[in-house]
Amino acid sequence: MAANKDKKMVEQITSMDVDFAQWYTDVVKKAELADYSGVKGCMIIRPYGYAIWENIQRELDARFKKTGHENVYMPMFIPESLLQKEKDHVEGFAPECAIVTIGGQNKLAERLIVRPTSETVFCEHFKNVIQSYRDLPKLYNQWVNVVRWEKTTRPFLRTSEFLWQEGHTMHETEEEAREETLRMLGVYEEFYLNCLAIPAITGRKTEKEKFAGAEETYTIEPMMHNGVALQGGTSHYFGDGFAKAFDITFTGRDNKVYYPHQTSWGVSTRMIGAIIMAHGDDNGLILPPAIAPIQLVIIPVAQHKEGVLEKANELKARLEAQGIRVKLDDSDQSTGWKYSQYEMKGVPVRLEIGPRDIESGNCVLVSRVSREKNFVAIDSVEAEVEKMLKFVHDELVERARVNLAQKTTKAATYEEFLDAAENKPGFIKAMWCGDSECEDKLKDVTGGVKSRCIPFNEEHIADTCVCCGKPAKHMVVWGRQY
RNA sequence: CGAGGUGUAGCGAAGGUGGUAUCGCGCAUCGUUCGGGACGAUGAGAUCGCAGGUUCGAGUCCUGUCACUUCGACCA
Repeated sequence: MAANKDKKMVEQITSMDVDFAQWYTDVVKKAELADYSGVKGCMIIRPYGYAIWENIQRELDARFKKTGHENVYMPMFIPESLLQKEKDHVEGFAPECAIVTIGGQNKLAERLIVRPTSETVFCEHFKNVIQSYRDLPKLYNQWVNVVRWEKTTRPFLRTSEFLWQEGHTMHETEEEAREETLRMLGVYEEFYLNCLAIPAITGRKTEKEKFAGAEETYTIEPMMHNGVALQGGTSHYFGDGFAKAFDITFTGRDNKVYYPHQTSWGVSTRMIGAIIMAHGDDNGLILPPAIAPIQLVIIPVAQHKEGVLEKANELKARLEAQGIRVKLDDSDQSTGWKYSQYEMKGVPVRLEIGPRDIESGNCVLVSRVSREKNFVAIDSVEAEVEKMLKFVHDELVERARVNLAQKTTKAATYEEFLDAAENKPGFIKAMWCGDSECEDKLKDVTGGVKSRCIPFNEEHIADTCVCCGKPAKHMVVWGRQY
């Protein structure tokens, strides 16, 4: 019986080491996060997965409001002519647009693009509501779906339709807009660390990797367990490029006409993929407590015996009073089944309560990260649970830090770079001359290693570009991405 | 878009040479269990991805098509 224990527990989930991609898909399905739909690349986000998204939304939305932003809703259809107003923008998005050509029974006079992002619609609106410097800044955000016709899709990481938030702001001065761009990247960074338990690298995208139409793109790049990067969120400074293309002007304090300066920033349901791949293990998902739909699950043992369910309910009420998200599973599944079930779903802490515990005045607490049983006094359960939730968060951060550090290699020379790209999955820190041809070449010879960003805290690794040997301008973090 | 793989019950699979579909899990009911995915009994559940074709007869052979998936290319 005991000999089969470990084997049985991993039976339904492919081991990460055997096949990481399959492991990921297994976790998505077994943790009941999402299901495939009848439309390619479109997924059904199931209640448990959506609850994670709701928690993410709640946390982020509070941060957006606190920094002065207002939520709005823009239409999902964009007239084709509108999208075409900014040249770089349309070139960037045209290949992946879904287009509506028929309304009801009639062919439309103008085709409608299903929004891949909403800069253009916001701009059209900004043109109407911005007249004076008194109308600035405009600090808008929306929580919506967008569609990008991706060729290769994967649940959460890359789907044809996905949910996200897109912040769009307009400012009187360049300084103010640049400040906003970095402020929101900072919000993302803080959220990743404190809510998702993911310490991530932040920095600036190279010219080649910038958003279509942006002057600067800043990014947050979390690393997954297997060393692959994920573009975890972006914040763009647009300058007045869109404002000029859309003829958005305002009268300044000196009664002269100016173009406002613009930003946009977004994170998506892709973050759920990041949580899975940054924290999960062979037993399934591990959720950071801050966004876990269930922070603690109570498993009653021998629940038919007198007093067990009563005690379990009492504990549930006490913990809920502390603001903890609790589920009591009193279904008639076996306890062993329940243990496995909630481990697959990544519930941070489990509480077991049975006749023996009630007699001794204890209960059993098990964290999803250590999976060791701890006997704690029922009297002090609130404090012990709080402590364990904090432990899970801290442990996840620590593990992710170690993973990031272990899977980051410095390369001073071309040979070192190739060796790292070939043999050491993860990030490579290396110097760069600033020429996009070197980016192309490195990507080519390594089969996919691209520049992630120029981090804010650059290190000096060498004097010359790792690729061409010309004087280096920046240190770049390189890596493969999802 | 290129190369491969897979579509049979909710899930996973078996179904040489054509003869009317089988198993495991899950599900339902009842009983016994309950501290790491319990056990027994009974039962429900499938127009074999879809559309054509060959044939007396197609899950099986042929043609087309769709979806999913892996790896690449592409992608902010």
